[in-house]
Amino acid sequence: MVEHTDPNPFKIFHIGHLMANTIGESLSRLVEFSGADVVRACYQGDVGLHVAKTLWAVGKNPEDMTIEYLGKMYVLGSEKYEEDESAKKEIISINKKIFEKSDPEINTLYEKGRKLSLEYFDAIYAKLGSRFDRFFFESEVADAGKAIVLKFLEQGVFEKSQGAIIFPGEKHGLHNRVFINSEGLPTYEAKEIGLTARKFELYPDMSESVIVTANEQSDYFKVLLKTLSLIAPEHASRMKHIAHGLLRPSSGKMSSRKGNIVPAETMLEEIESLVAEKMKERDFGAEELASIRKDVAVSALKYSILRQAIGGDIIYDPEKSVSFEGDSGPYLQYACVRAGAVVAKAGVSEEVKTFPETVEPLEKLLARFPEVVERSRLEYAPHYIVTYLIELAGAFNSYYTIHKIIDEKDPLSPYRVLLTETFAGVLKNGLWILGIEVPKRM
RNA sequence: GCCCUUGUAGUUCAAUGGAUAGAACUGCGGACUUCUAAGCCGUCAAUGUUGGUUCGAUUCCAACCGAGGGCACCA
Repeated sequence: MVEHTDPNPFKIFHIGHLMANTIGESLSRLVEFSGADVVRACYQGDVGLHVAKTLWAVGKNPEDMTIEYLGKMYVLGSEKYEEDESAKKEIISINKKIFEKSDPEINTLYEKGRKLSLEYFDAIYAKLGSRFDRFFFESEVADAGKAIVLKFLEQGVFEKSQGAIIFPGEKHGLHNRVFINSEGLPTYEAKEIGLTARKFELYPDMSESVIVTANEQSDYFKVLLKTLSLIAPEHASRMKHIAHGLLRPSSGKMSSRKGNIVPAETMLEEIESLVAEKMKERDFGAEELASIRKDVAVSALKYSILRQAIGGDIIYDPEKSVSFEGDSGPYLQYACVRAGAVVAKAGVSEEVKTFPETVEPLEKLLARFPEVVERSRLEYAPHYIVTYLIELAGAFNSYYTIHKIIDEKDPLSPYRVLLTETFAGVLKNGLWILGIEVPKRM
């Protein structure tokens, strides 16, 4: 099971979420490709202080609810929470009411915003080609998490401190963490405990639970895993945390002090328009054009994320990612489309009777695909596949330039067509693992 | 202060302790009457510093310097 955490209803799906989603989807496909069962899970923060902040601001500035509006209200609520004591108190009170579902007016606002957010996420997932088998919500695991913490408080795993219930990480060389705050509400930590219990209850045979989050949570997960190793070692030993860095737009226009606040849609639209600019010479119908534009834009973005080892920040340059020159998603798509066009033109494949005497780099590389996938899977490192595919596509492009594939006078032609077909198939499989679609033409 | 991550061509990234450190962009130089040139070929250019382990270190260890993140009621 691979779980992408992060997306929070009531917040904009920003480029930080895009990271977790792209990486999580690729890891899922990697495992799936090798024949294992995968449950894609998405853990959404539908309760918690960020929701209270948003609803507080919504209450102060009532307006027709849209995603943009909710995003703005979240920012406003967060600011007021920091700088205005009375607002902070109100927000904390709203937070409690959301948990308890005790205020009908807040319940109505809450349900409306939650529905809107989830629909908005669905639309983005569809565009990105991600799907989920199971959604977990903080609201469904909070109570269970709190109960478990209270149970193990009695057994001495947790401690009371300054009105809160904490895990004394400092005793284990880590740092202390609050699991139940002084309001009696479970924090992210306790909810994660509840989530873990829920996951293994639903999928008891799960051999591994992989959690993808931003690396700012690395230490937090160390504490969490330590905690779990004390209260549920049989679960803790099957959990793996994978931390990614930030996606930082490098161009002036998209840069932002807090890089991860840029909405993913804004970024995708920007990339699509760059793609459109590149494609204005091409002659496609409006519908096909829109589809290609989307595939190429998503590919440019996903490639940029997956090309490097997971963990480090990604300096994202939209211009470069759609440059279509080497080391880009579109470069791979283009190679695949060209190979596909040649195979289509060749028509029904002829029996191969003549084989070349020398082995070309393209053939050697093709044979390595399974071992590259295997290594990627074992290390949860999609970038090995990216590196391999770039090399492979480069080898094909060279081959394509040197040899005429379809040539009735050449007895090697059937072999070359077959080789081209094999290449296109391998490349397409590799791109599938990365979550990149290949258009029919481009 | 403590902890974690990180430092490779001008730039953005690779490199399961092993052969000449591999790409791409940029620069410079080519080929093109041919299946999609969004392509191809050539070329310049790099392991932060100082030690250590090893037959052998970009990789492991230590220190230093630089960058990013975390360290109590956010997620």
